[in-house]
Amino acid sequence: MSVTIRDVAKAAGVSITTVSRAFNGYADVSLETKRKIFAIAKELGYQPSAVARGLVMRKTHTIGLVVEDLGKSRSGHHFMFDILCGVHDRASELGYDMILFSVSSAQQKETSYADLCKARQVDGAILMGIKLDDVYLQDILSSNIPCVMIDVPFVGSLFGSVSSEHMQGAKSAVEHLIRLGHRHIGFINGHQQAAVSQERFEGYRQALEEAGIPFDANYVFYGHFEQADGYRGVMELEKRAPEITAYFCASDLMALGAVNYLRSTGRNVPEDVSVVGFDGIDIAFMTYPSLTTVVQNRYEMGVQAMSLLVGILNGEPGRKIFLPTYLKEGQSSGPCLRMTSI
Amino acid sequence: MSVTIRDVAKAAGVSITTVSRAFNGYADVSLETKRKIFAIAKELGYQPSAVARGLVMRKTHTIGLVVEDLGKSRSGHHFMFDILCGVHDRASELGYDMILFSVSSAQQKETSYADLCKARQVDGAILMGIKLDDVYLQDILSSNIPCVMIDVPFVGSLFGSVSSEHMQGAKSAVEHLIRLGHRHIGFINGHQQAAVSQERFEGYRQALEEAGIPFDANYVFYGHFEQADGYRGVMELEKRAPEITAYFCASDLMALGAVNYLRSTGRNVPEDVSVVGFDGIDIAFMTYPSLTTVVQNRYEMGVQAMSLLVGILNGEPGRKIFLPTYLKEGQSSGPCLRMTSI
DNA sequence: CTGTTAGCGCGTTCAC
DNA sequence: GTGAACGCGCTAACAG
Repeated sequence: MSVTIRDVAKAAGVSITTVSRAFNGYADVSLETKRKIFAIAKELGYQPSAVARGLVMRKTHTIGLVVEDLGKSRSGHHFMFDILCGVHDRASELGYDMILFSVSSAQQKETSYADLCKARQVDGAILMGIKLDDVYLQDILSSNIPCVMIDVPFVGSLFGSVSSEHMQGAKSAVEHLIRLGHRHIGFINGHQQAAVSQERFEGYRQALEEAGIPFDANYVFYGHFEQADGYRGVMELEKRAPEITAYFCASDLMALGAVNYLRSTGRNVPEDVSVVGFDGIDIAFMTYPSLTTVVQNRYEMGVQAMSLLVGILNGEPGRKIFLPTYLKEGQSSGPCLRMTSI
Repeated sequence: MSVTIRDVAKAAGVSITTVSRAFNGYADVSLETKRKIFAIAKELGYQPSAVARGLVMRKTHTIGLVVEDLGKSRSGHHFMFDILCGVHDRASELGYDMILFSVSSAQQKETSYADLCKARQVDGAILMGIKLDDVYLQDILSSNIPCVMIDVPFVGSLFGSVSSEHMQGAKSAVEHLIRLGHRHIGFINGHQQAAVSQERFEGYRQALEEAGIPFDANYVFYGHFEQADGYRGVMELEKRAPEITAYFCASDLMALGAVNYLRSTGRNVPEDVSVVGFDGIDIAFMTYPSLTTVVQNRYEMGVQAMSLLVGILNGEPGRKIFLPTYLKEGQSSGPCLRMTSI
């Protein structure tokens, strides 16, 4: 059906080998024949088969982008798509194609990521949204498939990671609230199976400590990064600690949920209560009030991840890359106006 | 390096063929040997190479998802990712892998979509975000690669399309505004290289006509679906026709831009001016005021597109699929309170 | 039920 | 400069 290297060779009156050499840019083909070959190839609409090439070269020039569960995890959408774009753009710059894997719940999750990658013979993989306690995490790490993980800071000769500076980011957010006069700051964190949650927690803790504010475990709520968790989080923390005047949320979606809850119960943000988010997704700047949030450069994370991966593919050792975050002040945080008993 | 079918055969003391047959579920392998083969295969961590299989079968069980320009078109992100998820989920249900193509501006766009597909030997492709006047559109349609287009209603034996009922959707939005008493309704449309823009325009026109409201070309502005276009759109239309009391926007982002502009100039939505969007992206329901908008089921579009594609791959003829939209009433539209001179 | 043979389309020795 | 031969990992006839 499709035109192969043989068709081109025949039409050009040369051997297969010569066509191959011409296409792979070898110097030892006369300019004459080279031109004839290309002309004929274009005329016939010949495209070298990446499949056949992959078989013989044992390199497919394909990377796998592995995602926890594309379909379900709505919370991650805004976050992951930007990373995906970054990975893809950089990949195509480097001549790689990208194939998307996600172990959806539909496929009873019986095939591991490593198997998917092996079957497809990808040269390497980038993983994101994988939980720390994922069954197959170990599997892929021990499978000697070169890979880069997003937000899971492991390293090895064949794997590296890319992550934002979550601790710094969280710290700067809390410091911002402290500067505004808040001393009772609630923290609506993500679930504990995410490495980022632990790091952000540490940032929260340190900011408090350095300001001489005692840490209170009752001020911390664990959600799943979704809007509803922000809503429930504030509801819950208010019961536990009504003196709280500001909330730091580990995702913008949760921050939006927090704002919604506060508003629905008659409070104004930021006059009565301040809210700060994390991520810097588009939505954060389109709502009213716009969110004060810790912005992560997600696209760049994707780019870096891909760059790191090809580095590893070229023999460089894996490493951890950390990308800076910055605090973008919006309308959702303001001075603490409530008198507290401290 | 990686373990091949030969390793398994050797270890199991059978021929390569037998292993192949066992893995492909042929009945004519004794249960005994079959079990032995699987045991050894698992032990060795054997995964059949999709590459080698693709070469001989001339089917890769891979589809290409082709996107105009992933990196750039921020406007499409909210829209496209949901479709992508739908495509992917359905694809993996059907045993297909998905590889993502986008002709980024970085790659001087010298390779056509068709070439990308040919090179990778994808069985079929799904295209989205492609403009009607795209240079390579013809190319892929005439390349006998089975494909399904999103929102470009072409059909043929090897290609089909999936699209929302844009005309109906637009019509229902405008009818909604008319019911609220508006008679001067501005229309901020998308660019004319999108088929959807033409259909939505038709819906707008029909709704007016059926209500006996004369159509005025001055009431229509063409943007690019982005927030900024909504902003500029209202600014422009107000100059042309200050009597307008409601805007129908061909995307939620533009609707948000419209709301922003109105607010920034001291008007209240919907008290002073009503705004209706299109798409039903998440953001639409998180802002204040939440948008009244025409909701498209984007995930389902992806699912349908993939289902249609495998249909075509199995010999069924291509066809057009239209998915219904529905009007979701939010807070951005309200009764017309302004007296007009008509 | 199982093994043998022959390719799938291409890159790579090694000759000429 | 160019071609013939071999093999990448696998499936599909065709024997037994």
